[in-house]
Amino acid sequence: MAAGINLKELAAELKLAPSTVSRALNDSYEISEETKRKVISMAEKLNYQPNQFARGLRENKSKTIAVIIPERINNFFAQVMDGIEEIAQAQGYHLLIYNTHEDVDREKKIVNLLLNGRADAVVMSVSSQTSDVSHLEKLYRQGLPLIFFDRICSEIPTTKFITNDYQSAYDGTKHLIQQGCKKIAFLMISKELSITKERYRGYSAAIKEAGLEKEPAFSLNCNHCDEENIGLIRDMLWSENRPDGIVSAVEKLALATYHAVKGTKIRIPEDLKIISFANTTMAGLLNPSLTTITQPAITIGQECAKLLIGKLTKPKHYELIDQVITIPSKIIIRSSTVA
Amino acid sequence: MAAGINLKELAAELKLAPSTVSRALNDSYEISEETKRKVISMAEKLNYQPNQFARGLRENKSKTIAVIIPERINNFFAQVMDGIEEIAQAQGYHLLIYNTHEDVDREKKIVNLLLNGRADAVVMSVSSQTSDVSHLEKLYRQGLPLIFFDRICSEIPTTKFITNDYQSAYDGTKHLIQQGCKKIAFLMISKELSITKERYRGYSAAIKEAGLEKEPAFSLNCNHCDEENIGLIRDMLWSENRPDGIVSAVEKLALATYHAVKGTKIRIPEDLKIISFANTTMAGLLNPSLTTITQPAITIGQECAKLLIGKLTKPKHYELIDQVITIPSKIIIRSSTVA
DNA sequence: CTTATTTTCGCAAACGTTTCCGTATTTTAA
DNA sequence: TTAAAATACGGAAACGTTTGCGAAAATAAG
Repeated sequence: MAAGINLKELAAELKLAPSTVSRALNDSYEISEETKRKVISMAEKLNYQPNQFARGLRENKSKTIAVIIPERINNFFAQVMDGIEEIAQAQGYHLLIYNTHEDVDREKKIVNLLLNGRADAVVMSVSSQTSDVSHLEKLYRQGLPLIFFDRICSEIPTTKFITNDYQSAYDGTKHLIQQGCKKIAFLMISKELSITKERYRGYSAAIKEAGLEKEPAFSLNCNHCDEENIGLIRDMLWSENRPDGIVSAVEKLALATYHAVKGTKIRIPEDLKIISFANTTMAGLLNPSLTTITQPAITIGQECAKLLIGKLTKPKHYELIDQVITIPSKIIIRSSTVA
Repeated sequence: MAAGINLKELAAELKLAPSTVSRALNDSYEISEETKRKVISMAEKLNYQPNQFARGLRENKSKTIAVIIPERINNFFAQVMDGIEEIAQAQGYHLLIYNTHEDVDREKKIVNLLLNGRADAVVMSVSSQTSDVSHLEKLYRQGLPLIFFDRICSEIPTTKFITNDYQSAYDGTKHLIQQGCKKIAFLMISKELSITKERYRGYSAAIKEAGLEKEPAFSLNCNHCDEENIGLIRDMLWSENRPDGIVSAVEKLALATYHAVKGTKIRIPEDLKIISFANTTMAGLLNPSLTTITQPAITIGQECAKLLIGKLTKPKHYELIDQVITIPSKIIIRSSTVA
């Protein structure tokens, strides 16, 4: 362990007191310019790196933000993380990242781990299983700045960032209707999720406005096993009264649909049109290319980080008030919805 | 700040000394079972969370592993991280994750940030720009356990995990040859990368063995701008002497190829067969489905974490010796290579 | 019953910073 | 010329934990 030099040793080398060296390095006004120069150059020469534990213990700050996501193999969340990291890195913050794998028990454990000062703030998107939010309330009550994005938790009075789920789903559904769809199904994971509810509302509104029937079997609640989902979708597509359009609330269900129709006589878009919330760059390369509702993932991440770091560094100027900030998605029309 | 209770307060509540409480919580043999029970139940009741700064300062351990990757929007790296996290979480380790965005300057800054004890170990895949490795040597000399995966740095005498790049590229190229390809191109990012070199060696060996010509223009060195890459590939495909097969060293270049041929009269696989190193789950849904060399990403991540945590917890039993451990890839043949 | 041993616990130091406070020196003001 | 103020630095405490050492109480041995 070639452990680096510490402040005391550095001070001894300079024949100065540790307090003086500390102040010099922190650019205190009570240290002369000359001394500062000497200290800084010696620190560089000896490659002095301040111990973050000691500093953290003293200051009670970790310069670290925890990010909790339900899934990593997912372009949306990956882009959000890139957005967060961009801002965080520029401000000298580090990122602890946790994947709950859509498992609320894991989510609880992770949240508990964050109660000891390891992170200065938390930004998260809840798992699809999360209905009891007591662990999140505990985190909030601890006083840790906490914000949600995408899959938000309305019970916690803090700032949340989402996209215009209702409007996008409404517009997307309307697009299918304009393309001639009469029987439109809605694919979702967990009904409990905020995004599911909002997107379903948008879908329902468009259906109702067009005077179309709303078949109960067309609201398909899927899970997290791809194989099962493909089976569920296949069952629906082979039923007596099969849909001619699909609005998918998440990317993976659109892909499951592609798998489901593969090798069958059902053709997209002729027999079945499909639009999906999705952030994959491969949408244009699918067969046929997939019409998507693309979320502003990077922007969401950036905004989360800006607000959080603002709150951490200038608590007077930033407040995590109980509000939902909406950043609109873009609908990109491709071949899966136009014949 | 409803900061939690600390050890001293907990001890006062129990009318015990802090040292006793500490030992009780750490299951020391010198504390009676009865006292341990009391302490533990009171700690739970008051939701005591040990301060990690104090502990880290005392023990000089952070229980944190830093992961440095060159790209986040990439299924391979996402899967590796999932693998690392699975093992790490089970052992109580946290993950600091950094994305270099293929930028060696960013890589250097990040590596420098890790010199102060923020992480107990580092696992990384170098950026495609990394040729000067002095920053990595400094990290290594600090005594921080360091291992590489996929894009390794051979200059550092530590353990590295890779897939069988040479053999997979050889087999993949041979597969194209068996399918009748005579003029096979190789698509790569940065020539400096370990994986590029190995995969190119495998490709070359197969070409040579089959007695095929090795056109210089068929070794296409791309960069990180998708648009440019599509242009480069398009130029190659429209040239006089165009290839009838492509081996792509990375997923993104295979996708760029799909984009390049889109809307042209070149058909895959009739006019052009393509195989690529790739870990996307969408390979089967592309048009046509893409033959892939799929890397054991999750396993690689798990093995990295197992070794690293082993080294951290039982230094006597684990050694980070200078070796390269190879975990084989799987070739999955799909429509892009069979007519 | 005395002595030796074990069990159980408390005291205090240490980890490396930052910062409150005090002090010696220099500069400014009267 | 003297008092006041500004400047530049040192000493020491504090952050919350773990652990070496010592000591009291309980038990075992003689």
